[in-house]
Amino acid sequence: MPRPPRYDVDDLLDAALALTVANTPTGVSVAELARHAGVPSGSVYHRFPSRAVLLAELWLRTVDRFQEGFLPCLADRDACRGARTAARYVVDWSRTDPDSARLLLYARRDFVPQEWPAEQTARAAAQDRRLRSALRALAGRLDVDLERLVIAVVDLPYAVVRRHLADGGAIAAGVADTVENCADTLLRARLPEPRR
Amino acid sequence: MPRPPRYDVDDLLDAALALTVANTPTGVSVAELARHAGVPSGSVYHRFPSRAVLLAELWLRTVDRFQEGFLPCLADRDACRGARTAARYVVDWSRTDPDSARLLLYARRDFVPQEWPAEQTARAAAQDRRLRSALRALAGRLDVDLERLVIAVVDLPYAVVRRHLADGGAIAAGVADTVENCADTLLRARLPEPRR
DNA sequence: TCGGTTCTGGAGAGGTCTCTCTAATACGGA
DNA sequence: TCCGTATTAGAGAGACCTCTCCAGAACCGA
Repeated sequence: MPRPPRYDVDDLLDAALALTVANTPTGVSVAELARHAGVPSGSVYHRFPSRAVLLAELWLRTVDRFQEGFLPCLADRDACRGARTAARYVVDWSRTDPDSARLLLYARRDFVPQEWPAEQTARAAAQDRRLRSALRALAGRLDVDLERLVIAVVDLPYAVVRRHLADGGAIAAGVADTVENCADTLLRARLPEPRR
Repeated sequence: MPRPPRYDVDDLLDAALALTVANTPTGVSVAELARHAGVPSGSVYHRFPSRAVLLAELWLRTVDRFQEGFLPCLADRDACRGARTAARYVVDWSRTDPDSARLLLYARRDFVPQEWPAEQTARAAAQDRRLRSALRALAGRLDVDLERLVIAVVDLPYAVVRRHLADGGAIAAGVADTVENCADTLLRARLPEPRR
């Protein structure tokens, strides 16, 4: 029986994403967001109690969307293939949705987490736990050092994506191959070679 | 014969660095900086025509300081050793000066470069050129793909440092060894192995 | 000792932002 | 049809910020 909502929460978050990418996370003001989305500021505050909660929601939504495809890669029955596709996935996902990728290139710190309510802080912690436990499990199955695995399937793809997106450009088609190949190389070479 | 300055430009930049690390680059206000450094805001504006120029200077100074040690590594007579020490250097430098490292974990985009004056924009471009040409030269000497080299000595160490500094923590002692070993592995494996 | 120059110190104009508040509005169910 | 509720729409209080401005302070050379 209530009046139905006229604006969609996801639309607001999409506008916030666009503004974050055009500026910086904390550079997004509710006033500007409202103008940009054609929504009165009152309606924004009707959905989000504060700017911090809005930014938090944007961060959490983006991480969820990324993990939705990334975690299944790590859980592949064939552990070796899982690591390779996971590394690829980082690049492919970023290529498909460069704006979201640009957002993940920031850190949670940049979204003023000290102002988040407990509920959102807890969700972020759960996301971290999910990721860490998936990585630990895969490292066990591969019988590889956890640090080494994280470097191969997270750090390295992340940094490559970062460099390619840095100057507003897109990610070229061959990048995923390069990244997969590097990850593969790192995971095959188990024994540290004696230096010099 | 003029009145000698009472405050030092570098001290102001140091304070700006501390605030940037505690918040975000654009989160640093001149008002807060002045309070934090015990300097009247007029004296800040006597040195920097605007907040944007101050932030630009902080970015440029930090990049210069990093390159000062990094570029010589790349230029090592022994190309192979050069690549290894360069990768190490990223980690060691970040370990020695975590605050500056945290600043470099941002991108230039986060320092509002569209508001920089031409002179500072030019300096940033020169920094980019210096780095790129050093990397190209080393790639040639190693007879290795440039992209591969960048991944080994820039992207990978960068991302590892990022992860270790993420939650306000420090970088453990062994990280440089791990990174050097990974870089070495990537550069030795020249031929892409057939997949699967 | 004095003059010229650079720097300090702080007040405040003008702008933007966050968030609050309230009257009006639109809908579903009885 | 009418009521109750969720939502809209926008004005505005209060805080903070950037940058300007200028009188006075501090120093050096002559």
